[in-house]
Amino acid sequence: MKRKSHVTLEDIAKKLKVSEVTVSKALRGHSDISDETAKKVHQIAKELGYSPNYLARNLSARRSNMLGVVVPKLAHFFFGSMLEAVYKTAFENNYETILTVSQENAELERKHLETLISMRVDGIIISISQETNDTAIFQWVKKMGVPLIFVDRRPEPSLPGFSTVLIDDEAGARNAVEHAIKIGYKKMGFIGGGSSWLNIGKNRLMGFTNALKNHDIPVRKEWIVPGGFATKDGFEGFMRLHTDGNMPEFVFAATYPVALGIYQAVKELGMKIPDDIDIICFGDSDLSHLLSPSLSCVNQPTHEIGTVAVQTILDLIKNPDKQKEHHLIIPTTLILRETCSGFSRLKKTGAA
Amino acid sequence: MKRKSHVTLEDIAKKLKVSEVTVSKALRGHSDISDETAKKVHQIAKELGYSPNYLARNLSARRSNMLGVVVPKLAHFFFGSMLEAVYKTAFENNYETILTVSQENAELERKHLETLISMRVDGIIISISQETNDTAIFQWVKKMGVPLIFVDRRPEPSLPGFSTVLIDDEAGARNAVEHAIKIGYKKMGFIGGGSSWLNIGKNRLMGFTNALKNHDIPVRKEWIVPGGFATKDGFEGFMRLHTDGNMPEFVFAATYPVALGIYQAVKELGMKIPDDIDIICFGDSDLSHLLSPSLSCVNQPTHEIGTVAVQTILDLIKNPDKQKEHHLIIPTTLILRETCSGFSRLKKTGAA
DNA sequence: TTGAAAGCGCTAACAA
DNA sequence: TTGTTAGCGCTTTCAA
Repeated sequence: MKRKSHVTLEDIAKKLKVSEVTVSKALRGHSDISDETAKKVHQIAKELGYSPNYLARNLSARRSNMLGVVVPKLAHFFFGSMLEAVYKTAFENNYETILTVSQENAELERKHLETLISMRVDGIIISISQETNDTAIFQWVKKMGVPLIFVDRRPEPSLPGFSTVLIDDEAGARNAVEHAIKIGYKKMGFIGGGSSWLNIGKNRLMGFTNALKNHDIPVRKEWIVPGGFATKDGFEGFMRLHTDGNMPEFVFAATYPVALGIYQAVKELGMKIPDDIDIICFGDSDLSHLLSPSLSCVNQPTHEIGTVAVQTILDLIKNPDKQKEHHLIIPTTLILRETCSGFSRLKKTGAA
Repeated sequence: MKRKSHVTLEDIAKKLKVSEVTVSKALRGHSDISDETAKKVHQIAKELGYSPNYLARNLSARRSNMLGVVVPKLAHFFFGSMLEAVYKTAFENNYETILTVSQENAELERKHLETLISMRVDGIIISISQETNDTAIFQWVKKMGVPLIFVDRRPEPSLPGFSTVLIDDEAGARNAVEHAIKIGYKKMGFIGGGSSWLNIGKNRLMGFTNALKNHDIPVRKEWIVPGGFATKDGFEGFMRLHTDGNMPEFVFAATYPVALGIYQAVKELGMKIPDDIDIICFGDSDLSHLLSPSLSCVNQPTHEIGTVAVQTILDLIKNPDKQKEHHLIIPTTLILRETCSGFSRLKKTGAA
C-alpha cells in the first residue's frame, strides 16, 4: 500500500525559500501574495507535478466542497438524466459530487447516509427509496449539522425542517387523466407506485382520483393496482388486472418503467395499444417516441430538477443561519404522442 | 460555514479515561484491545453519536478506501447498468466510489482525473471519452503512483503498462454480421463509432469487415458511415446514407444509442424495418425488446464488466509490486429478436 | 493490553 | 506582503 509520497507544499516552499503558508496562499490565488511570488510558486508547482491533497485541505479547512447524493436507482432515465445536471451544476460551483445508490433499499440508504456524513460532505441531496418509512436517520443528519434536501421523492407525510425540490405530481397526473377523459374514456385504471409513505405515489394517485371526481366518474378500487415503481411492477400489475377480467379502457402508469412493464404485458397477452387498452405514464424518456405506439407522457424536466436541487443545497450550505425551508414545485408538461391521442380514440368509437 | 463540531476520539477517550489510541483501535476492531474496553468504547461512541472523520482517517492512514471512476455518459443503459455493479462490488469490499462524468469531453476528463488524484483515490477505473487522443494524462496518473485500468473503452493503439477489462468487440460484431450474411444479406453498411483512436469503434468495424471478407463480400466504403456513439450520430449517419441513395439492405449499428437514432431516421423517412433496411446493434438495453420491431443485439454483460473491473483494480491496489498487466476480454452473446431474424428475410425473398 | 510521541498535508488566525 | 504558531482528527510506530 506504500507508494512514493506526493509533492507537498513544503517541497515547493523549500525550493523557493519561502514559507509553506506563502505557497498555500499563492496556489489558491489569495490576494495577499505578490504577482511575482505567485508566478514563481505556480512555476515550481508545475515543474514538480504538485497535486494538492484534498484530504488535508478539507480536514484543515473544515469543509469538503463535496456534495453527497443518494438515489434509489441508476439505470433509469430519470435519475441518470437528473444526475448529469447535478454533476454539471456542482462542478461549475467547484463542488465534487459523491454519488451513492440505495437500490430502493432502506437499510443501504441508511448506511450511505452515514458514510456521507463520515466523509464530511457539506450537504446532501436525496431521493428516498420506496421502502423508506423511518425518518429518524434524516433527523440524525440534521443533528450532525449537515443540510439535507429531498428531491423528487420525500417521506409522506412531509418532514418539517427539510427543504424540498419536487415535481407537481398531482397536477401532472390530473391533467393527463383529464385529457384521457376528454377523449372519451370512462373506465380508468392506475398502476404502480403504491407505498403510502412516499409522496410521488400518493400524489400521482391523488391527481388521478381528482380528475375522475372533477368529471363525476366513479373511482373503482379494483382498477387501482398499487405496487412499486419498477418495470416488473407494471408487468405484474397489468397481469393482475387482466386476470381479474373486466378491464378498464385506460390506465395511468405511475412511472416510466411501470409503463414499459405494461407494454411488455400487453405484448405477451397478445393485446393491442391503444385498441384494447390505452395508456399515459408519468415521466418521459429519450425513447418514448420510438415505442410502438409511441408513448404519451407527463414530462418531468429532469435537468432543471438536478440544477435547482444543487442550487438549493448550495444556498443552504452558504447560509446555515436562516434555515428556513425552501419548497420548490416544478411543473410538468403533457406530451402527447400516439397513445391516448384523439385520433386513436376516434378510430375506436368509429369501430365500436 | 461554521457548525457545531463533531464528536471526536478525544471526547470518547476523556469520558472513559483512556487514551485516544485505545479508542481508535477499539473502534476499528483491532486485536490489541480487551473485549471489555472495546465494549465500553462502542457503547460510549454510540451514546455520543460518534461519526468517524474519514478525511482525518484517510489523511493519517495514507489510503482513502476510495475508487475513482470516470465514464463518458450517465444517461445510457450500458454505463448506468455497469455502474450499478461497480458501486455494489466496491461497497462489498469496503470501498467508496467517486464517480465523475466526462460528457465525452477530453478536457473535462483530464480535470476529473486531476481531481481524483487530489482526492487521493486508491485506484481509478476509466472508460475514456470519444475525443480522448492524448494519453499523457494517463502516464501522469501512473507517475503519481495510482493504479488505473481501462474498462470497455481504451486508447487505440493500446497503452502499454495499463490493465484493461474489455469486451470482445471484434468477435461480437463479426458474429452478428455473419449471421446477417447467412440470412442472405449482401449489401452491408456500418454506422457510428468512427474515431480511430478508440478501440471499440475500430474493433467493431474490424469485426464487420472481417465478416464480409470471410464470405467474399466486398466492403463498400460509401456504406461505412463513421461518427460518434450517440443517438444523433445514428440519426445523421442514416440520413446521410439515404441522401446518397443506393442504400445497403443491412446496417450494423456501433452502439445501442446509434441504433435508436437509426430507428428514428427510418421512422421519419417513412421506411420500414426490416423491409427496407435491417439492423443489428452492438449493446443491449432493457427495452430493446419493446421496440418495434424488437431489436437484435450483441449483448455485453454489463454487470460482469463492472464487477470484474472493480476486482481488477482492487487486486492492483493490494499488490502494487507485481504490476504486471491484466487483460481481460469478456465475450458477448448475440441476442436475436425481430430484426434480422430468418423470418423477416424469408418474407422479403418471398416477396422479391 | 495500553499509551506517549510524532506526524499525515494543509489552512486560519495573528504577528511582524 | 510574508511568516509563525497552532491546530484539523486521526493512525502508526514503539515503548511501557
